[in-house]
Amino acid sequence: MPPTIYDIAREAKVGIGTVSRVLNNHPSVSEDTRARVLRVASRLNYRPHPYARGLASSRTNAILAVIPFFTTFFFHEIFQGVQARLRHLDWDIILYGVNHPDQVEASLRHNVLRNRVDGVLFFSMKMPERFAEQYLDQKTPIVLVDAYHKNFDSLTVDNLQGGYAATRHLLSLGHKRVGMLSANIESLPARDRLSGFKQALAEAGIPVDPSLIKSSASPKPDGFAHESGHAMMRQFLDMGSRKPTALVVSSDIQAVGALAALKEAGLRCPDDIALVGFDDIELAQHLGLTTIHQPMYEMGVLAAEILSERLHNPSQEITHKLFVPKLIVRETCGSEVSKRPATVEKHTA
Amino acid sequence: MPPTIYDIAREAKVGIGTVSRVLNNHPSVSEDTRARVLRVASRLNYRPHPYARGLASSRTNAILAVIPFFTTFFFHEIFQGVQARLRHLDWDIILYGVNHPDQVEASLRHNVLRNRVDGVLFFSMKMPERFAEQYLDQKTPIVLVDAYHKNFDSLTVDNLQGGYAATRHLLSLGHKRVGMLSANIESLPARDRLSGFKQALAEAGIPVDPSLIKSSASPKPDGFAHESGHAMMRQFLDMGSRKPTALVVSSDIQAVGALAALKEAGLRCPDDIALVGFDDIELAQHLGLTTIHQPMYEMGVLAAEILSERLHNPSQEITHKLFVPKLIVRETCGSEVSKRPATVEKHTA
DNA sequence: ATGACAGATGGAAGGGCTTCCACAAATTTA
DNA sequence: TAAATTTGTGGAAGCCCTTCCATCTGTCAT
Repeated sequence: MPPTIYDIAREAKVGIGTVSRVLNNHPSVSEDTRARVLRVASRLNYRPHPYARGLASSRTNAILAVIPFFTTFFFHEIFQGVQARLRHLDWDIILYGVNHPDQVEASLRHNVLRNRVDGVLFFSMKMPERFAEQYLDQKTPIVLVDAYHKNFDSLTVDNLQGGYAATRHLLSLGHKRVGMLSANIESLPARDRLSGFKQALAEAGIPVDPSLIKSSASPKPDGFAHESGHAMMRQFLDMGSRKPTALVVSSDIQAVGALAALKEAGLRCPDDIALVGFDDIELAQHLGLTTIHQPMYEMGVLAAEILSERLHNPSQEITHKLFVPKLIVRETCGSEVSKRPATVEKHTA
Repeated sequence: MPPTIYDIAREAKVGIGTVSRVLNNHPSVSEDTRARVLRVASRLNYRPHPYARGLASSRTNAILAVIPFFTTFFFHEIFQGVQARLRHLDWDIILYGVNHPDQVEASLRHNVLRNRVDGVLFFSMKMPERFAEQYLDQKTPIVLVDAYHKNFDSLTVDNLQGGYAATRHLLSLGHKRVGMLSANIESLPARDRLSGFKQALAEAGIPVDPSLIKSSASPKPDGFAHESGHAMMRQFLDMGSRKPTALVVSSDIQAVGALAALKEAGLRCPDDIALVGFDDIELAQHLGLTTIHQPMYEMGVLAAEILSERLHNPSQEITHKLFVPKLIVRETCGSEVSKRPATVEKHTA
């Protein structure tokens, strides 16, 4: 049997209350006693029993991470950030992978309402409105990462800025017929990225050509998929000479599909059609994909921090943190095209 | 306050013992009582408190998953399998990501010895020998996935078979100068894959040409990295006309690096050098990489099953399950080369 | 009718901790 | 010196369950 505080109390010749106080760094313990208790605890190789602790204190030292399993890529890096920050707080992370949006609500109810966890990190999915409403009288903090709801702390990326930056980049390289290959515009990120695209065009005085904007109708992961990129690129290619010379793609994974379609058609990427992706998944680097980087690791770290703060101070005001994504220039836009018009721009500027 | 069994007992006019028995499907409760209790429980929206349960029964309903974070790709699928199997058992998965092998032992001690979890799934890392020894008197079951130790249940892939199959494939396509781009041979999987390679050559009566075998010296993820593939492919290319016409690569991620190196050198993949990868990570599909598929999802499911069985029957004999990996033919080996020799083989057969 | 036994049930004990109240001892204040 | 604090300390109570033992009721064999 593992040692309990009773064992320690006996050996150290103190009461269990004192042992508990020592272990919890309660101030009103004399230095002598504290040292003695710690020595015994260490000698006995004592570990507090987390469940007993949780039961007595109604703190669990665990958080729940609800993540979508259907969009694989996003999460690794964020999660590393989360854990890096959480580890030394000695918190456990209970992972709940969701395969289908319908499972989201069940998972929240199941875990939050059972008081199994002190807090929740909720990733990249739509917070079910019904839950959000009923949740108001709950006290378990929930932090949304890559998701937004007015009632909860959230960390999001400025998708509009991202779409804008991607488009600006293509324009600055001299492209005139810039199109957008978008995910399902039911999805808010997809909509925002598209808005950024349009805004950049507007600023450049280029009218929006609807034939150069295609968006997926797929509901599954809202069109953020390899296949959707492939299919839509095919459509663009079918436009023949009226096809765009450059495309903003609403996610890297779609860009991968688009690249495959290009290759199949015997076309080359920077030369025939230039591409900018979105996300900067690890794969993007391997493929030399120019893209919009989301600071995932940092988001993970900050998410953990915000959750931790709210745990200590539940009444603080709700914060919504917006990250600005960054353009990463690689090969899929080339630079030859850029040379001429870029200097032109400089002249005109 | 959430309702407790006392609330249910009061409302259903039974004792708490009876409530507990109903909730745990204990047989000796009359149908009437059972129904009444369940009705009240459902009306009060009762959820058992997992920590109280854990404390009283010394079962935790949670398992620990120790996974390496430094090799990103492998897990998603395995993990989905694990969760698919575990979810309906109402088990929680506590995730512990390890960034450096040194953390492995700490994580095990921390969690296993605290009785925080009922069992452990341990992925893709070397079980620290010191822990394995000391562990013998422990009762928390540990199942190794993609890892091996004689004292623990394990699920592994037959890497030798995989290397063999990959090599056979290239040979059957008519390649004579087949090389191997290997990860660090400190790593057991890397060694086994290389053995399979050699065995296939031997069977085909082709002497092993040491200049056609290169292995990474990198210790980090044992050379299973993009960069290592790139660097070693450069070395192969520097061999000029003495370079291999086909390569078995010890992981897909290295193959990606190798492909990049080829592209940079202005060479084309199936034509100049054919490649077979290993792992069949999602990316492989996108890139059309011929590779050796490891049945990850199935391994996850089975891992969960084995762990569950051992939980119910701790004394059963240790099992070591070996999965046979499968060749997935895509584009990186071409098929033109194959046509001729394949028929030749048929003639001779 | 009696005893033996199975089927239901109630609830005390106990799991390992935190927290609070009571109290003793040491220290300060008047 | 007495009174009032302050500082440490012990341990009961309680967190919410499971489990076990005791009890009670009915059945069945005798």
